[in-house]
Formats: sequence, structure tokens, C-alpha cells
Amino acid sequence: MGRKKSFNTDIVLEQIGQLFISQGYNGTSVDDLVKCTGLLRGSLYATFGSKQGMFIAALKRSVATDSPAKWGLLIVAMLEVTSTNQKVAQLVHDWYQAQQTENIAEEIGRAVLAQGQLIDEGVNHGK
Amino acid sequence: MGRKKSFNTDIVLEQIGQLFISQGYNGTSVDDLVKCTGLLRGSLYATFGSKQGMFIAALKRSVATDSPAKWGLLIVAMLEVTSTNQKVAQLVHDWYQAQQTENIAEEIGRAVLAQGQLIDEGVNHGK
DNA sequence: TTTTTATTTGACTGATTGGTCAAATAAAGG
DNA sequence: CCTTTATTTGACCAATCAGTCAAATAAAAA
Repeated sequence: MGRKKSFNTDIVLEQIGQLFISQGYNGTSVDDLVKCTGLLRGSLYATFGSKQGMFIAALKRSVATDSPAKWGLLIVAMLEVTSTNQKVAQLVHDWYQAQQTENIAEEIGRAVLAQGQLIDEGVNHGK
Repeated sequence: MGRKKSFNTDIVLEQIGQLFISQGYNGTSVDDLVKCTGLLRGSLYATFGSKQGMFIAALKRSVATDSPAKWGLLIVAMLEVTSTNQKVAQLVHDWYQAQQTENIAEEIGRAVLAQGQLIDEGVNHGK
């Protein structure tokens, strides 16, 4: 019943996540998200409710699907969103508790260095 | 000659650095910096030229004095500033090259986890 | 076909952003 | 004291921000 959605939510969340990773949360405007998804503001707000809703949806999906984007979004969350958004703080906390990765700190650190263009991501770290 | 500065630049840079660390670069407005330093916009701009100038001055000082704030500012730089500011990219790059810390990635990762309130900073990491 | 429901469209808003600048103020030199 | 130089003050500005909403559109239900 009613009109059909004209886009694939998973693809849109992928695009949103990539933009948040490359520009940060506060460095990304809703206008930026409009341009990168090809949707209009109204559709984005109708679907996700708010900018924080867009971020949370992208973060949830990346964690749920264990996407590689997960690390970037979790880092952005910890540095820019956690302190002002309880829902995100909870999500990150829950992820951390369920975490099995051997050395999370090192994994995160290398993602940060890669974002800063100091190392190439995915390169095997020499002892 | 001329009027004397009414503030201590080192103290102001310390305050600015702390705010950038806790709120991120784009999450911190010049109004925020005005409030936290007690100076007025005009004085901040007369001294540092721009918001980026304020960040760079705080980053340079923290690296030069090897302040503990160094890690937080370098992380904010890598995630939010490096990609749009060549001067900051150069500063971060130069720091990385001169770097001697054994496992930088792990050090950075733990600072990120601490910012996200997932671990306590300075706690000795159990194997 | 008509009604009902869901989505799209994009113009609009009030608040906040980084940055400017003329006037006021204070210190030193003559 | 008067001039010169440096800093402070805070009102102001255009641009951008996140968010809203009435109207248009499209699909299913009756």
C-alpha cells in the first residue's frame, strides 16, 4: 500500500557510511549526504528522521554485516558522537563487549594512521 | 611598544587543545573557543589568524613540548583536518617520521578507545 | 474508478557558522 | 604631553547549518 521507495536502503547506507568516514560526522552536512546519495532532503529525513539517525543506521548496518566500513564508523562514533548521543554510546559499548578481535587497539590505531595517509590500509604490519 | 597582550599564549593553547580533543575539530565552534579561553573573537583572530591557525598552534605546541595532549590532537588532525589542510598534513607526517614509539598504532588505538569511554586511559594493557 | 496510504519534491526557516573591522584602549618613545 | 604602535572590544555579515512541511505523485485497496 502506498508509493514504493525509489531507492535501496542498503546502498544508501553504504554511501552515507563512506561519507561519514571520509569527512567525519560534524564535517559532513546533510547537503553533502543529499549530493552523495542522489536523494532529496525530505526523503532522507522521512527514512532516517535526523542526521544522527542517518549515522546510527549506517553504523548499525556496518556492525551487523561486519562490513570493512565498521572500523571507520566506530572510530568516528567514539571521537565525535559518543559523548553527545547515548544511543551511539550504547551501540559502541555493546560492540566492544561482544568483541573478539585479538588486539582491537592496534586495529583501530592502524585505521586512524591510514585515514591520516601515514600507512597503507591492509598492509601487513612488520614486527 | 604598543599595548601588551592580556593573556598567556601557552595557557590559551592548552585550553584550545583540550577543547579540540574533547569535541573534535568540526565539533568545536569559534564561539566555544571564545567561551573556554575567556578571550574575545577579535583577540583570538588577531593572534592565530583563523580557526585552522588556532588548531595548528595548539598541535605544534603539544608536539614540541611532548605534552600528553599530543596524541589527542594528532588523532583529531588525522581524522578531520589532514585531508583538507596541507600544513597539518605536513606536520603530522613530519611527526610520524621522527617517531620512536614502539607501537604507535596501539598507542593511538587506546587513546581512541579511551575517548569513547571503553577503557581507562593510562591503564596498563593486559596481554 | 475512487479512495486511501506512503513516498517524493524542493522551497523555506531560524539558528549557528567562520570571519571582519572601526572604534576604543593601553603601553612605550619622543 | 603628544604621537605612534599594538591589542582589545563586540557588533556585524554572508554563508551554511539541521530540520520542516504542504503540495505533488504513485501505488495498492475498495
